[in-house]
Amino acid sequence: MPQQEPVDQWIKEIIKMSDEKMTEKQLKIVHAAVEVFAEKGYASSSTSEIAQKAGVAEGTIFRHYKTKKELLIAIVSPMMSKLLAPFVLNDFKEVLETDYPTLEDFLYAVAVNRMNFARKHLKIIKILLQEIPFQPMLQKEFKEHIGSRVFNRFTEILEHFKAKGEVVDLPTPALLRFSSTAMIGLFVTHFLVLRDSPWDEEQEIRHTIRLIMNGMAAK
Amino acid sequence: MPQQEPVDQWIKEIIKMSDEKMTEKQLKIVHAAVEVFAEKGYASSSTSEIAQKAGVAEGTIFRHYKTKKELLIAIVSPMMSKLLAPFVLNDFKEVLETDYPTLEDFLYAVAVNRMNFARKHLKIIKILLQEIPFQPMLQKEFKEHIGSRVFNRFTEILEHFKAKGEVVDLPTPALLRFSSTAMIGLFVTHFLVLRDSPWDEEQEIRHTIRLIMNGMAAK
Amino acid sequence: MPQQEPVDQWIKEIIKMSDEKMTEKQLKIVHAAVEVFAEKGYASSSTSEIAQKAGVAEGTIFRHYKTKKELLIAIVSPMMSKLLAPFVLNDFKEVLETDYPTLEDFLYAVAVNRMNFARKHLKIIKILLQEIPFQPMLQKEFKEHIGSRVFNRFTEILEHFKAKGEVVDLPTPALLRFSSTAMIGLFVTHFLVLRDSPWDEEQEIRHTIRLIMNGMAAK
Amino acid sequence: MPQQEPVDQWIKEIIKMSDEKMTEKQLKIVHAAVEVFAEKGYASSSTSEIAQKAGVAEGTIFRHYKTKKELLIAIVSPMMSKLLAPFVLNDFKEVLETDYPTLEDFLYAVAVNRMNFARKHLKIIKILLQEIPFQPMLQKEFKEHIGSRVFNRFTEILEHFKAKGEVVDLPTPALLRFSSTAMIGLFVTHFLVLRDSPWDEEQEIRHTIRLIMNGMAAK
DNA sequence: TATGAATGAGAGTTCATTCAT
DNA sequence: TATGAATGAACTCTCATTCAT
Repeated sequence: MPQQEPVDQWIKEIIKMSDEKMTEKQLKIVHAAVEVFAEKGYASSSTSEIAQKAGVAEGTIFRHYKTKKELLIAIVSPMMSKLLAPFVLNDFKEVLETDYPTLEDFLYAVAVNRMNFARKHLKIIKILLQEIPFQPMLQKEFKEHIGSRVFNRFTEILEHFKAKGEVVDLPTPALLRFSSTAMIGLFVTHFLVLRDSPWDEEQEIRHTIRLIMNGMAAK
Repeated sequence: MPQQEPVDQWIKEIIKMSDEKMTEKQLKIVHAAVEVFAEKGYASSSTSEIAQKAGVAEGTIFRHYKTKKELLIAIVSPMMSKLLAPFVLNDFKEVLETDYPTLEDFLYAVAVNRMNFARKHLKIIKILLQEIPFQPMLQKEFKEHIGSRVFNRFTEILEHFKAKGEVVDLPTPALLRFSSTAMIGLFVTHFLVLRDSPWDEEQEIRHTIRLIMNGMAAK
Repeated sequence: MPQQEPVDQWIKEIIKMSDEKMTEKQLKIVHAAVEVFAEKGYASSSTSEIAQKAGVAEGTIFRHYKTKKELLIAIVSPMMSKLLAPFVLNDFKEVLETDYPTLEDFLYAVAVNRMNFARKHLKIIKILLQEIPFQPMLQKEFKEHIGSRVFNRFTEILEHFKAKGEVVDLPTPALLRFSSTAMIGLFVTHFLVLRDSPWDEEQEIRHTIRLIMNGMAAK
Repeated sequence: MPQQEPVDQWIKEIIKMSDEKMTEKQLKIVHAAVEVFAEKGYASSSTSEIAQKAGVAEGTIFRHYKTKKELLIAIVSPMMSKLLAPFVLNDFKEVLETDYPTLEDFLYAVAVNRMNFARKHLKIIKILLQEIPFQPMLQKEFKEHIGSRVFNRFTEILEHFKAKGEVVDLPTPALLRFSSTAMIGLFVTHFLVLRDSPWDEEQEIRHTIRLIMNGMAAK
């Protein structure tokens, strides 16, 4: 049985939900906006529908967010860092080495943790994915703040295992893309494509990780 | 050296571009619409901008397409079948067996072929991916006409190799998802995420296929 | 039994249908236009719907009628004179005196004749009534060519009977309005309001005429 | 001299103008719409012209009325009930018996009252008449709510007088149509056809009522 | 003569945003 | 702080009319 707790722990320490300081109305606005954005897409959502769903006057939205786009960014931008936060943590590698007997166990713990996180924030993540191509601000944020750090972190780890002779000698970027897209593919197919199909989450994660590990194993 | 020709052949035989019977202006409209939809997203594109870019009166758009949505569907819906057409062909398996010495060669041929296709129709595919979540008609088309047939075809093939003992004994859906998302991940990262990075396509495809094959290989 | 023939006769002599010289397509256009105008009203009808219903290209309509309004006028304007033609005839009074034993018989003959005419051209008459308030050209035509002559003719007749002591001594315009609106009211209620109710036309006309005659009878 | 007051009284008690709760701009919109609809007809009126005439942004119209048609209905639908309200009142017959020495006096009082009402709301009534043929909702309202009740009320009264031997023994529907169309004819010719002619209203009403009474009198 | 693709002005309607209350 | 009436620019779409074929 893999130990889930350590992973959860260091994540919770870092991620502050920052939902504090919001008035009750503001919270209602954000909730309504998430609902509507996720259903219709940002561009096809109207502030009036959001206001109505939030039980708030149209003007109230603009007291809190100068523009509709600012509302979108306020919702979606924190999600990016939260989603990738654990991979950026300084003690990521340390946790890996001290708390988990095998790499597979560690990956399983991380996967379960992120899966639960994604489940909780599914709608916001969907909005995020939808809007990244059209919101330069989000792209910039990803590139500058998060993307590269995650990339570096993973590269580091992969090279560590390559050095140890546990991972096949292919170019690290190829390995990285292979492993991450196979993992992300699992998330996407489950949460976005096959939303209603029943599944045994533990099994599916295990299988995917095994296939990835197998694929990358030094022969 | 893999043989590309046979794959290309049966695809071209099947896919008819059906761009016939279009007036010159209609063609301009479609081209302009693809451009604008891809850049701004369907909902944020205005018919007036499309008309302007096409060098056509706005009314002309609506002579040919009753609504803006109909224009979208007309552009995007044929792409779905064209994109997945080869996987649906009846002689898919036959080609695999007769024309390629190894499975890897076959996969490489298919991958190159689809990659070239995707490169040519990148913008439309991007629009398609963006709009599937919001266009029930596209979802229905995918589910009813194409998705399930592709799924069955792949399942068939994977089980064939499983029976031969060449593929690890994990549940077929897991294998299917793993292999296809790893492959699609290659496409997506190259075409949509890392658009401008230089790369050695042949190499990348080879690596990805090797990692997939390795992952699924019976131990 | 009232004699219908003489009334019919002098009317037919006068009214020329002028549907000659129309090409087949033109006839189809007119028929379709009548249908559409009557159903949706002139302003809400589109030339494209008319063209479609007529099985004709849109441009063809404008070969025959310079504008949509010209089409309307071409349909509706002749109807006005045809509808009121008998009352304008020079030998109207003569027919009355020579061919009918009583005034009531004469009125009955005219009423039946006009009722049959109205039944045949119901839709055009409906269009005419609808458009008179908005088409100055129709108003002008009515005032200048037809209305006043009908008015004079009826005034003449009523004063003739007043002089003979058969009609009550009230102002002729009041008598005229009373008798004509009671008669027109019969038409309108039957054809426009109670379109589908069954009725005994002969009876209804007889009753109405009796009530009018009774109302105007010298005491 | 006929007593006008009682008739006026029970009507005013019933009809509530319900123009309350309207913002100043909304009132301006309604006024402008009545003006434009009456002049050009509903279908030929543009919301932009209405907005301009009302001194209001075009969008403001659609804040208050979701569609142009809703604006029409809001204007025209209450008029129908108000116009026919007195004839539907429960104490209609009572007033007739207690407050007026003769039937003629009563009819005169009602006629004057409705004439004044019509004069005040002439334009709306014109719009109502124009649009009934094209607005199923108005037709339905008329049939279900008002028309049949007025019809029954009048039938009742006419049969009452027939039983008393004061009215000729013809079918009640014929009597009803005769009397009402003669009366309505007076209104229509005065207000809609001969708009600008001078007239002695009291006289004209008296004559018309006398002719109707005369026509229906038992011999 | 007949066609129908093309037009462009203008239609009804939406909507993010402002502002007096 | 919260409201919601008001805005006006921009939207999708319609339509009478033109004109090359």
